[in-house]
Amino acid sequence: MNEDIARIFEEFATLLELTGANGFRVNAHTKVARVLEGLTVDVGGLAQDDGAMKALEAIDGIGKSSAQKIIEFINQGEVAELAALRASVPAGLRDVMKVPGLGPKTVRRLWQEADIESLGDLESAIEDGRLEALPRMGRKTVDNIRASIEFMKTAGDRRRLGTAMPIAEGLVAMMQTVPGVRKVAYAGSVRRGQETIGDLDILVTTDDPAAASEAFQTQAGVTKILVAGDTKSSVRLEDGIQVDLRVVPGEVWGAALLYFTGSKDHNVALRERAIGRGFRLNEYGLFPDDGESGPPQQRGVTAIASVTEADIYQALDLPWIPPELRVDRGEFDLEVPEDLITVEAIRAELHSHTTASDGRLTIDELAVAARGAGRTVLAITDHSRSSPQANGLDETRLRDHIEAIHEADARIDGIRLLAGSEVDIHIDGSLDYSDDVLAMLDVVVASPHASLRQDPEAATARLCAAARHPLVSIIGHPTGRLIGTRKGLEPDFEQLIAAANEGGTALEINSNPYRLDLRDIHVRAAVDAGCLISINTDAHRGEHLDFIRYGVMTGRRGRLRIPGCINAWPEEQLLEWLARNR
DNA sequence: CTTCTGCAGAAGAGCGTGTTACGACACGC
Repeated sequence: MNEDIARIFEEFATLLELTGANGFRVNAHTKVARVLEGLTVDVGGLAQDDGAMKALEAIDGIGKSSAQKIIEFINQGEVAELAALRASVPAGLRDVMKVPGLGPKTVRRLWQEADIESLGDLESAIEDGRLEALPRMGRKTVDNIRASIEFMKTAGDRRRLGTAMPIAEGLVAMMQTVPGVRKVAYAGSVRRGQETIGDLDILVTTDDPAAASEAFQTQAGVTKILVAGDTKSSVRLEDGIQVDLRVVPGEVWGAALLYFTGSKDHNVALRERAIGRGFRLNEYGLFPDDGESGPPQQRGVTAIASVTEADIYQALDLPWIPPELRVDRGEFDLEVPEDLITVEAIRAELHSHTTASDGRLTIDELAVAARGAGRTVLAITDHSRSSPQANGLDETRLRDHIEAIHEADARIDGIRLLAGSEVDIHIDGSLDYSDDVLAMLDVVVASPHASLRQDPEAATARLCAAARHPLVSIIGHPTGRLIGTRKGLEPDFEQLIAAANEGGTALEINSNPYRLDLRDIHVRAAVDAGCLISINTDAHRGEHLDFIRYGVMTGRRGRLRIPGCINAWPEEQLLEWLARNR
């Protein structure tokens, strides 16, 4: 429900932009959309109460007008004002807005002055020269628009973290080889560990800015140079991803890294905080506010802090905030946990597959791979019988498999092997093996695989039943979503978390970059409620073990601390916990 | 549109780049 309403507010914002509404009004709608996305309670539930208006208005960013719209949507299934806006703006303009380089002002002008109401209209206006005839529309602008439309048709939208991160690392490694370059880092949403990435930001300090820009623009894989300035270059790579390079002076490294890491909301909040303390913050540093206008660094004003991120945070009376926490969800008011989860802290992998079901490696091969990846405990959890597409094990095969795992455990040194199963949670919440069989296992990961379009109430009941089951250790990929392709279950997380706490069950962060399930905001809700979390890779191949970093970043975004993550526990503690109801 | 200060009205982040017209504006981060 929250996501649906968030979409409504995003649409509001777009349409308002196109009708030339006040920019702050537009922003306010966008903000409501973001706030709703970050909420763990379902506003559909809130709006049932008598105090619905109050409850909604109590949420930061939601005022009277937005609260009314939300309630109207929940009760009527639509918002009258939105319907009116839709009617007044041609639907096709929303596609035109998506063309890179075309913003609300231009699109509105195209619409009003050249009757362009769709992408098709725009293309024909380009063809017959009508576009170029407009004021402030030169040949270059028209060429750029044509190219952007072409690009839109071929390139996808956002990339998964697991795609973007290796590209970012490759770019950093490449830039490090350029003569004169001193420091290189990726910033932006990759550094924050966001589940999808729009484009990449690379920062360098160098003795030879020209060489850095040149190397960046001419590197292998560049299909188009979008911007070529002294301090900023922007290119498109083969797969369509856009990469920005910023060349910054070494003495402002921290300010630049802070700025380009974002999030945008975090930056805005930081700048507001700076203003409140008589400073001005920009990507060149934190400056005293001298009351003059114009960039302070250009007027010879000396920065109070700029060299490191920590310096700037400190001058604003804040601890250094890890990038994953820079989401403008109260991070200024919360202590930064010193024991936030890290990849190094992860000792156990508790969800993995072998050739017994749909994995690529044998028990021995996987054990060696996990040991090589630094794990000291490995639970082998092949699929249960209801997943025939994944070659799920029936009870007979499972018994043999358990024996094989225990036998391998006795034989292989340096890693403890546990016999487990990834048991299907049936549509009604029952499990795919009988309790007798489950009791034979060291670890039970219970996961939903089928019927992932269940209505939320049924999904909640289904997952809660599994979470309360005394023999279930972990709920695996709780929603079953696939980023960008499958929405998955939408349970009431408050109830699910409560059920997990009741059953002493951990909720999984599945580290596979297609899943990242639980997602960050739900991890945050679980952590806040004291629920245990398990970060696993769901490895089907050896290299999948490296996915752990994406799960860890998701955990950090949810403020997960080491003691709350069972994979980070000492072996004794983990084994005792796993065996507690057996 | 929302929040904040003070209850009605103001403020809301700040910059580089590109285009088009040679200062101004739009865009995107």
